[in-house]
Amino acid sequence: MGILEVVPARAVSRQRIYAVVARIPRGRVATYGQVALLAGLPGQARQVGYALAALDDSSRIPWHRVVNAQGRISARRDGGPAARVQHLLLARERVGFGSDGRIPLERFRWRPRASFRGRP
DNA sequence: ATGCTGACTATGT
DNA sequence: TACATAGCCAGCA
Repeated sequence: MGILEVVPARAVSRQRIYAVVARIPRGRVATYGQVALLAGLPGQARQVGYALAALDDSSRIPWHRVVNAQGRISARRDGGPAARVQHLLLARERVGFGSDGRIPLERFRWRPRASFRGRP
């Protein structure tokens, strides 16, 4: 047990979440639940949203590539510009939206190689 | 301690 | 298709 043990468990979870999001390639998206699963946190999709909301503007994590299970950009409670920025960034990397405003996940969902499965 | 809230999701009506 | 509800759980008053 070294000095690293003092890091709160929640911080560790967040790092795992960020590590997964960082792997999502351009032009692809992942759902909150998918990220949670890959991060070894099954069923904790909300924690993924919480972790992403905590990112600061200088972060290089591609947070915009995470959308909800319906292929939609989740509305922010505060109604800020984040959602619009997300839409812009995705469109910029050629992620398409259907006429119903949903991203066809069967086409743009990130499918990591089976060899990558977060940490067990 | 206790209760609310939120960038979620699966399920049911 | 559109709500409602039950799980989920960290952060904060």
